[in-house]
Amino acid sequence: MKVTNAQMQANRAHIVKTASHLFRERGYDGVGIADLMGAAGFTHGGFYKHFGSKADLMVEAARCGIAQGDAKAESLDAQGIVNYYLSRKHRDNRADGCTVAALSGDAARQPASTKEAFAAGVESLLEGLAGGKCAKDGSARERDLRHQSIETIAQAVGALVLSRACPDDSSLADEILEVCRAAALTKLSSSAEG
Amino acid sequence: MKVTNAQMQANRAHIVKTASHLFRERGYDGVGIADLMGAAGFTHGGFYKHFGSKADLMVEAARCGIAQGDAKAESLDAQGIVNYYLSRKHRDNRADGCTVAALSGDAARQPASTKEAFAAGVESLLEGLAGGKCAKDGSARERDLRHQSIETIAQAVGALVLSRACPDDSSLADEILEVCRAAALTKLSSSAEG
DNA sequence: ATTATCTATAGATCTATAGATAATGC
DNA sequence: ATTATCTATAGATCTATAGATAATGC
Repeated sequence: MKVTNAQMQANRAHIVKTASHLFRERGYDGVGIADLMGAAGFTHGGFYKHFGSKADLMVEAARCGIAQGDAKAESLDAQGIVNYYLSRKHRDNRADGCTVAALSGDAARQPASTKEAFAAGVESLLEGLAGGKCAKDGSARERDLRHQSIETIAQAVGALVLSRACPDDSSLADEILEVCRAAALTKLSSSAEG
Repeated sequence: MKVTNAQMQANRAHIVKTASHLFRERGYDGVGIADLMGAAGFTHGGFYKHFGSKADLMVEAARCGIAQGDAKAESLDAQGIVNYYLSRKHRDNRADGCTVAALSGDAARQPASTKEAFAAGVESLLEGLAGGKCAKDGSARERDLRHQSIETIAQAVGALVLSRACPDDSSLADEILEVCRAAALTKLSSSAEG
């Protein structure tokens, strides 16, 4: 049963969006094509009319998840972003949370096309979480701002990843999150002064 | 063909060690029982005489990898640890590198027993990478030291994870590593003063 | 007699493809 | 006529188990 071209595009986008959530939740290897297509409301055979391979879908799912994160970041100020990013709510909701934090472990074992999407995600984080949209080769002040931003996102991503690897509701998991949230907020207000 | 009890224990330890390297390299789902046993020099059927399940092995493999990291850390001073941890050599050698950084993404989706092993790994990093062996509820100075240590390891783990998710040999991958290495070294020397 | 390892296989998955079906769009 | 989706399946994996084999350790 063929559908309209517009419906087909919508179906395709829906599959990508579904994949972006399922991959974040269960990991790349934790989601099968049949699983995914079923969750999106289709049978699995149709998948290969939309995508060349599961790895190809991963690239699009990563871009989709990163775009979702960008949209969320735009609705918050710098302090709000830090407070959300390093919250228990974010930590305990991988499916809707930061794609880079949820899937960078998987990305390390993926082909170059996927890693390129993640590099773009890192640049997005530099803009959003750290407000550090500046070139590597600008003035000394711009370079310093970019360095500060890289340090901030590394710490935030690391804190989220470590907190998720600790037992659910353990004090260590919460401690990592709280300590790094306080540090990021302090850094934010001190950079606003300078 | 039965072997001596001592040989059996050695075989078991060899399987755990092989698993700890293969899991770090390919991820939990990227290593099959047959793969693993073949790499260790056995046929796959024998696996279940040693371990109750693949998930049980994961717990032991994580502990083994963390112990290997502890041993390496003991052979270096604080500066040496930072320089190694945030080096390209470490980034490009997941199989022999930090277990927490290589597998925390997978650990987030594993059962509580595995997460407990990872929490112990985080405490190991606090001791090794940050020298922060101190209780949560000590003096104000001890609390501050622990907080500093948590910030340091979050940044280091985050930098490694992000660098690995970027395209191989990309400038961004190297930049993340270099910036966070410089920051960790600076923090180290300033805390030595204080 | 016990048991670590082996061979062989069950049963369930996985990615990917082939061909049927039915609705669009010429 | 084209084609998005469906049904069905190929071929390769996966975890786990059953029973045979052969060497230990009583």
